[in-house]
Amino acid sequence: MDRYAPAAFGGILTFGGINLSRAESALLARQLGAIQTHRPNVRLLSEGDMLDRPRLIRSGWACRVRFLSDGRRQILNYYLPGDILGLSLDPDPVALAGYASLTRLMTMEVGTLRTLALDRPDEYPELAAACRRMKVHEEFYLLAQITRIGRQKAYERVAHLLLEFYSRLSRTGLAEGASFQLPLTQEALADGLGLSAVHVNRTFKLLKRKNYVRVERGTVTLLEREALAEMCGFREPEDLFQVDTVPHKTAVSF
Amino acid sequence: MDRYAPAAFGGILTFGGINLSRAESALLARQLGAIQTHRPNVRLLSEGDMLDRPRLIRSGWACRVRFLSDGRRQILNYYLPGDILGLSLDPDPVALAGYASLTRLMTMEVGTLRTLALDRPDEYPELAAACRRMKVHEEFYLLAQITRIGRQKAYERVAHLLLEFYSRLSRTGLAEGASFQLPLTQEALADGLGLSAVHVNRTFKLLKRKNYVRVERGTVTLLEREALAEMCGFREPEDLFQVDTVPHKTAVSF
DNA sequence: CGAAGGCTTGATTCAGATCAATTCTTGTGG
DNA sequence: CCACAAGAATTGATCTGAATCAAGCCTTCG
Repeated sequence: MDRYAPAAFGGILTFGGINLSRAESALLARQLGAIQTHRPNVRLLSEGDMLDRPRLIRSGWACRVRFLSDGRRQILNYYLPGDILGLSLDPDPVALAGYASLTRLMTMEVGTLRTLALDRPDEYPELAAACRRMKVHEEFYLLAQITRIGRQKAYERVAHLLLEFYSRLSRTGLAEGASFQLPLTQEALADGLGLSAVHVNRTFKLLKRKNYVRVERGTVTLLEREALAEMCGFREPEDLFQVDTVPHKTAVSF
Repeated sequence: MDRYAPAAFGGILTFGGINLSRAESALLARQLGAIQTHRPNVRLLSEGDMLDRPRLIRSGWACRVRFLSDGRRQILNYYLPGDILGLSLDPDPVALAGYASLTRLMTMEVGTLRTLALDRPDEYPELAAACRRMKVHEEFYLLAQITRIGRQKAYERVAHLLLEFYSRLSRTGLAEGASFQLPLTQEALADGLGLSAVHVNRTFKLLKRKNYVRVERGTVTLLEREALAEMCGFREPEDLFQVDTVPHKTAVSF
């Protein structure tokens, strides 16, 4: 059941929610690699591995993760359908953390695309730009992750992460209205949020009671998206690139 | 009093602890830009700003930071002497968070170096490699930051961050034996560690009592570096690149 | 149908936050 | 060189958000 979108719509290639033109998609279509499936909760790459074979996620969710010696687990970031596992524009790239599947996963090898983006960016400008943009987004989400777990309350963290998921899935066409499929266990959320699974559960209960969200069978509905975003200070990465329209948000003191 | 090292030793350029050859340093030496000083706790760049003018830190410490609407502050990463503020290899780079000084700061404009690294990497291979390496280190430290604040105890967090500072300063020649100058307030540490300033203070007291560290006048001495690293799971980024020597550390379960 | 994994809930504990003084430093101006 | 003011560091007392422990209850799915 690959309910989570294909990353190519009618011949248009999409990476991390960024569409290539039909023309460039056509050029690249025959460069796509083999498809693999992976079961949930398996290690895909280990710290220190070479990242020369990035894989595009066609369905399912994955993450980067680090373990402490006593078994504590920290999820560093999540990868959703359309994201690329192990994308690096470095000529000699190394995994800075482990990569693991969180659900059943279907991936496609895109090592060739990586090579093209690196060696002939001029021939594939959109591909190269999409790769760079994906890296920027990845860093943006890392920074969001730090702010969430460093300075936000449990209910803010959960709200913020749900908004991030919604935003990212929307870009890939995987949200329906205000709803999306969330295939993660509460434990997988907890390990990303720096909380215990029990407390994630209670926090969901709180958000439901306050009518911020509805959750039924793995489907999350954000009922008050504006209010939710306001409450937890959520911002889209796109906001950063439209500096001309919005006047500069004069930030808090010093 | 710029007690914190110059980033150039006898004509050798050093970026983030990575030395260029004498030859390439000589080629680049005349491309260095103007020097500026900045007072402590001022905003250097805001979210969304163009990053076309990176600045090398010659002395002092800085950080990237994000504020919540009620004034809570999260420090995302720290920049030490020899680091570059706003380094990006993207053609059209944007600040993903604010940049601020934490101490008095002396910086040097290195926009020209950025341009050379981008446009003529073949002529300046070491410069280009150093820039890439710095970006990798930066991401490595972001991941460490996430693990610290997401899943470690206060005393582990503090120990881990001190080890990181020691490691980074050592590479630039700014550590003396087991000691280094730590010019940050406990509040600046707290905002990076996701703790309150009071608790940082108490945690220092604990680490002192256990004879892990000594602190006097802004000088930190790591008394039991091995034990400390073991206790908090600290690892050097270099470990990742020497996969051949060390057999693969089979990590915790799945 | 049964087993296993995930979810939910209650009871209890605890790490770290918050509040409130007091000292200690450090930089400044006279 | 000294006095002081402002900012840091330190300490105590108290509170609280989230962890932990421990059942029970749902869903899946073979």
